[in-house]
Amino acid sequence: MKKGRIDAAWKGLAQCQDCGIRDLVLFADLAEPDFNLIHLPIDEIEFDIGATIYSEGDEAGALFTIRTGLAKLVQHLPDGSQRIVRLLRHGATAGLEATLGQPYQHTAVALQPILACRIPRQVVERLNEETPRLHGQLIRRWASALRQADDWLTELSTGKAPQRLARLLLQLSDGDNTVMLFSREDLGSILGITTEHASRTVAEFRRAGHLVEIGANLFRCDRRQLENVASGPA
Amino acid sequence: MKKGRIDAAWKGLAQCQDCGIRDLVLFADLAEPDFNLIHLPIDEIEFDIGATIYSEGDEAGALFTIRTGLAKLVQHLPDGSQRIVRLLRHGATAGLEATLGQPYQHTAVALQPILACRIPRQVVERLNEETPRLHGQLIRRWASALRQADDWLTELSTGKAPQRLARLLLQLSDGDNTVMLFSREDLGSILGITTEHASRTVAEFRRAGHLVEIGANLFRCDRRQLENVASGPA
DNA sequence: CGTGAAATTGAGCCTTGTCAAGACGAGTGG
DNA sequence: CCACTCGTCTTGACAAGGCTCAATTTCACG
Repeated sequence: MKKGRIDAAWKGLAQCQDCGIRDLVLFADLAEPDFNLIHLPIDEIEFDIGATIYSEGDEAGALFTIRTGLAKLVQHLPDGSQRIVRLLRHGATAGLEATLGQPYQHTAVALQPILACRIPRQVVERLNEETPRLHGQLIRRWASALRQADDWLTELSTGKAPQRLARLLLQLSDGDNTVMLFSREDLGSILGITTEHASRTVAEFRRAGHLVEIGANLFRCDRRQLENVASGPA
Repeated sequence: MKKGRIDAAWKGLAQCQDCGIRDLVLFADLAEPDFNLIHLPIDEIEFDIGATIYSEGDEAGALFTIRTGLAKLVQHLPDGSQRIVRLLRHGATAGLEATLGQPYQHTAVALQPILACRIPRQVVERLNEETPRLHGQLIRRWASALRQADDWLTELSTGKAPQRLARLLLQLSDGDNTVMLFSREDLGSILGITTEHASRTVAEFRRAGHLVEIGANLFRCDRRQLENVASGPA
């Protein structure tokens, strides 16, 4: 974590009606008049890599829509150990707990530079009372988070390290076959293995040709081979 | 799984207004007139140990409220491996996916004899359209499932086997210090370890006095010691 | 009693964690 | 522009943990 570095910057007020990714986000189903119910500013905020969006245990005053970039949700145990329980991308919502009046359950940190919209809790509450069009999206977001959590457990916390890594890479390279990898520490925290072991497993994949480095932590991956590793017991 | 055994039995129609655990369940917030919106029968069904409540991939025609007993939600991977992703108890709702029109994402199986209410999907849809009083409970259930999923990952899939087992026992013995343990296979599938290793770890706990068997798979546990194991690196 | 499923236990091997040393790279200050 | 520094990544050697396979034992049930 870099010292005095400013790592979050206000970028302006969001114009939700004109949102470029409107059909992806929480407000997808709102009708024009609904936007008049928004009586608090929705800020656009930029987060540098490593910047904290919110912290576990803090009072949840807002939820965030991730417009660009990648965030991790980290959960801590009393004994200090920690796990990354979810990754949030383009269109995802962070801090849904806010709508329940509960404190944040995770710490959200930017893994890639993030542009996010900060939606005050009261805005969601108001919309939720006045228009049914938000309900569907909220439910859908809870459901998709839950599905991701369950898959995370069965895919990334089950089997041997190479299998888990292969499955993660397949998830991340969805569509394009290129993956921007994170720090080995984060990799370990996702897969439930140590930093060193994560490093070794990546190295192993490179030697085997499953991964080819084409930039700083940027890899091209061979889906075919990864699928073999992911399912095969080897 | 026992062969021709009948393992699910219809027990009658539920009288939701008079439900003995009404304040725990999905319909907790409904008002009297809301019950008139229920135009399909809500069955009470009993499931024997090992009986399947619903199966992964099936069309989700109903959701279930667990009145008594304990159920496991199992998720399978293409390669055949499986994990138990959640346990459902007294008051919990199984098959929330039904409300989204999605197929079941897990297989639900009774770990202890279960009495459940089967709520047809249409009933929830109808109530959801007509009364806002169901929304809150639905959201709360999604949220609590998600929280359980996240905790499951950080507590039961992180650290060494003894730590995981200790944490699980602490969860299960909540309140009372007595735990009805499941098969070693299920135990392994919860903790992400093999059947044999689960067996060994339980045996180890017994030798150490953390657990004392007081019946068939029924144990009294020493919370103090378990908490030590759960946090300590040993 | 027999029988079969589940639990337990042992032995050896493979996987992963641990500790420590070295390599690499980006950013800093001279 | 170079040397220095700090953090991260990598690698090695060894120990510990967990898996596999196989042999018993236990127990519930017919």
